Formats: sequence, structure tokens, C-alpha cells
Amino acid sequence: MHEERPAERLDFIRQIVADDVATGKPVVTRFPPEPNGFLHIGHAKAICLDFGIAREFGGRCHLRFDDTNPLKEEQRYIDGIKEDLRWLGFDWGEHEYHASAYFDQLYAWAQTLIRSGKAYVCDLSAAEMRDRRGTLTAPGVESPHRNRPIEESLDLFERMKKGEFPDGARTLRAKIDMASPNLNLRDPVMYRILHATHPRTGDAWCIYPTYDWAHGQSDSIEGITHSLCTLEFEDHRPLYDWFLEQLGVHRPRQIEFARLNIERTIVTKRKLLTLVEGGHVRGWDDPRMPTLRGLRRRGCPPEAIVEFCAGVGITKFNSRTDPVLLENAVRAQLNRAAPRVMGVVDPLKVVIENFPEDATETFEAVNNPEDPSAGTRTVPFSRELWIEREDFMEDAPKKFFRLAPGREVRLRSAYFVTCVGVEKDASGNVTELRCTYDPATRGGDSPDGRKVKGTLHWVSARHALDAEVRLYEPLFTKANPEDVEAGEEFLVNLNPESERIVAGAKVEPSLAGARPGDRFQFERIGYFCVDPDATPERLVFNRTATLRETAKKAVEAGQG
RNA sequence: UGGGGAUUGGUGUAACGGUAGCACAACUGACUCUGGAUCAGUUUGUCUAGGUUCGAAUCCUAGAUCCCCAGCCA
Repeated sequence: MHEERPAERLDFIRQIVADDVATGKPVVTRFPPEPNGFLHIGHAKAICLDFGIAREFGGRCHLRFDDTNPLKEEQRYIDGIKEDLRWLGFDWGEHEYHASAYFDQLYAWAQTLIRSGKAYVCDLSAAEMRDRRGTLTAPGVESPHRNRPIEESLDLFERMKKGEFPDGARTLRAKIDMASPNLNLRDPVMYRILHATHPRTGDAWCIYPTYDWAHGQSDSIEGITHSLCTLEFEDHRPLYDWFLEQLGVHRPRQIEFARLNIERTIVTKRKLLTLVEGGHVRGWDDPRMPTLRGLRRRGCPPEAIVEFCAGVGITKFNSRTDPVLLENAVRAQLNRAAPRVMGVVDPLKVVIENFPEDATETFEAVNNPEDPSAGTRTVPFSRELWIEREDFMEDAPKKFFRLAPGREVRLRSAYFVTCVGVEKDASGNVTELRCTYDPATRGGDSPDGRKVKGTLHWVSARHALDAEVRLYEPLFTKANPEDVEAGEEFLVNLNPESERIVAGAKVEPSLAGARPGDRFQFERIGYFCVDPDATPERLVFNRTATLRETAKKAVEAGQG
């Protein structure tokens, strides 16, 4: 065996699996998405667990589409889920399955249960059934059809399948216990009538199994050993086990863990769909969305997501993770891999008075100080430059290590420059800086050993490329977006400033060939990713993450 | 007020009756042609009350708080 070694500290699920493996049991897990939306970072946690355990313990992990509700499921979601899974770095090999492929078996097993008196066809409407279900504290009332003859149920069930009844007219129910304190055991529905076209089975069926009836049986058919799911299914486990026991088939073990929650974001497919359909975001792949395609468009490397999931761990504690954990994983990854470039988000013109009008010089700039093999690139320098507006302050405190009248700074990879003048418009806004450069400092060092405290990024005005930059903040203003007053919905907590578009950014000419998906570090600013909206004429960058911002604090401290 | 789960620094997690540890955040300092990175260091915690024990985050009792369940969704 050449399985990857599990971490020395095993979470409670890996502990269980390890114990089972020690007794010689195989490991087969599954990731069972319903194709009714795209995957989000909460799924990533489950994916890393399901696929991770299989890999670590020398087992396998199945990808199974839980496609039992044709009303909500679509082929594009099936395709999208596979695409996202591959992007994340997981491979299910030959093991792609669909619950819908088990419909025949499920139907036959349902007949088995009817024959053994464990299931019956019920004619109650949804409303009637609800009325008889009882409450959390009061037992339910048995259906009048509960004890109808087995032959009658068998016949009715077959006619349900043949399409003789309209939607909702009848259901097949398990006969368990209407007085059970666990509501899931109060004769749960196994089949409902749905005259709907299924993405895979087309119109072959008009009755569809419910989750409870389909899931455990699908697990069993595939020989799943450990069926991992989230906490809300804990109450379903007795039912999961009950069906399998009645059938006398292979019994996987269901184990539940806490789902992922992140502050100021939502990870509920239904609510994400609301954001998309309500036009609150650009779509499922909006860079603010916690979907895998959103994160991808934002510029988040898949490795960072995997690392984040590993850091979050697996427990049964209902936590709400600080998004900086994700951000940090992103920075760690990008710091290692992203090439550095210079881009100015809020440009302020600088004229180098003692630099010749028409001259252009070039410098070799390091592409990635963290990775010498990344090489260098050429950046042009000329008399007129752009620098970041916030890198200049007229009345600067001592700790402001940037440009101010009379102060000298280094332009990254280029020259030392000194501010000798400030131009302003009628209302007193700074419109241009006049500077001089020291030719002896070419390359960024002074032969006389003179030191400067600050280094600024810059772009040659004549060579600059125009770009649009999109700056992102969390989508919600509250740590828990679901925290609303009675009668309100989570949309009231949307952050109106979650996206800020800056149209007039200037970036260095080496970015001319950048393609959507390319990731860069704009030195001193942050990590950016080329958006699919970019055209050859106009680049568009999404800010993936800022650099750690101790600078701002230092300045504030200096001012205070 | 039925049933099922949970509770360890700011956040996420370890410790399986024997020194409460790790990561991130925060803060100090060093270094630096990114106020980034890196390096060194510091601060902060067992939900409460009893009990068992030489010794309790861990075992027992009682309580508090939070989450999930009354879809023919998953």
C-alpha cells in the first residue's frame, strides 16, 4: 500500500475510519451533490473530507449525483459540478454514479417493503398529511390508509408508476411509528408523484424517491463503508438504518459533521440562488460569491481552498469561521506563486524635471523575490510617471515613509526621486508632483550608501496600459447574515459596497498579454486576477486579496 | 415545554485521568529595493455550580447557552 499518511492528529471521523481499517475493512466514501446549483466552499469542506479520507486510507471515493428531484435539477449543474471538482484537484476516476440509475432497484425494494407490510400507499394530500403529523411534542395520527391490504398498495403503487394519478395524489410511505419523538420516523414518504422530465431518465418515471429512501440505498448499492454528511441529517440516521435493516442489505455507517459557516457570507445553495436570480451579483461566478466558480473568478487558487479546509478541521461544533483564515491561505499560496507587477489604482502624475523629455530607459525588475526561477522582466521609465495618490502627503508625519515635499524615496527597481514641487487645481487638490531624480541611483541603490525608507510602485505614463480594477469586500455586513429582525430576510444585510469599480487604473505594459484567470501581485497593493470581462483593449482585474495592511496602521499611528 | 447534537484564547482546532498545545489574528523586535514576505519573541482559553480523585478540559450530578427536526427539498 502506498496511501498518503494521515495527519498524526486525526479528527473524530478519521479516527473511526482508522479503527475500521485496523480491523481489515475497506474504505469507500462518496461525495453526493444534488445538481440543483453550483458547488460552494461548504461543499469543498465535504469534498476534502470524502476524497481525502479515501486517498489517505487507500480506499476510493465515488462521485454520486443525488438526482431525485427533477423539479430543481439541471444538466448544466451536473457539468458545472464536475468542472469545479476537477479544478479543486479531485479525481473520481471511473466512479461517477447517479441515484437515478438505481430507480429500478429502488422501485423493486419498495415493493419488497410493501409485501412485508413495511410500506403502504397513502391517499392523503400534503396538507392532510401535515395535519396528521403531530407536533414536536404531540404524537401524530395514523393515516386511514395505513392498514390497507398489501395487494391494494401493490396495485396502487404500480398504477402510480404508470402515471394514472396526478401530482401529489398519492404517496408511498414507510410504516414505522406515528408516535415517534423523531418526526422522521412518523411514516415518512418514500415516493411522490411528479410528472416532470428528469435530466437523465427523461420521462421514464413519474414517481420519484425521496432523499431518505434513495440515499442510504444508493450508498448500500455502491458498497459505501462510511457515509459522511452534515449535522442536520443526524435525525435521519435512525431512518437510514431502518430501511437498510428491513432490506437486509449492506449497511454503510453514516457519520455527521458540522457544516462550514464563514462570517459575512452565506453557504446555502438556496440563498445563493436568490442572490443570482435577484440580480444582486453578476451570477454564480461573481467574484464575491463563495461558490467555487466565484472563488476561481476572484483569483483564489484551488490549493488555498484545500489548505483552508484542512485548517478548519472536522468536528461536530457549529462554528463560524473568520474569513481571514481563507484569505491567509490565499495569500500564502499567491505569495509563493504570483508574479509581481506594478499597477497604480488611483494615479497621481509625477514629472521628473531633470529627466529628458523624449527619453525612455528600461530596468530589469524581479518577477518574484520568493522564486528566483521566475526570472525578470523589463519595465520602461520616462519623464512622466503615475504613482499611487495615497503615496503622497503634503503634511506628512515622520512615520510616513513615502513622498512628501522635500523627501526622497525609491521608485521600485528604478531611481531615487525627491519631491520638489506640488501643483494644485483651483480647489486645492493635488494634480501633479514635480520631482528630480538622482542618475547615480540607477537600479535602485545609491553608490554613496544613502538610504531611503520608502519604496513606491510606479508606471511610466507614456507606456501605461489602462485598466479597470474591481475591489471586493464581503457580501454581507453582519458576521451572521441570517441575523435579521422578524419579518426581514437576509438580503437586508447585503453590503452595498461589496464591489467598488475603479475605471482609471494604470498598469505596466508587460501586462499587455494577460489572459483571464492570470494571477498577479500588484506590488504593495494586493493580489489581482484578470477577469473574463477583460478585452485586448481594456484589461479588467479583480482584487483577490490585499497584502497585509500594517502600512495603514503605521501611518495612522504616525499621525496620531 | 418532545427528540437529536454541541460548548477549550479574538477565530478555527488538539490534548482520550498526569506540563492546556498548534494555526490564524493581535502585539514587540530584527531584517528587507513591496510598510509584503521572512525570522525571533509576547499576550489571550477549558460555559456554570457541585462532586469523585494524589491529580479533572477529560469521569459523575445538576444547570446554562447554542444548533437541528413538524417538505410529497436534500
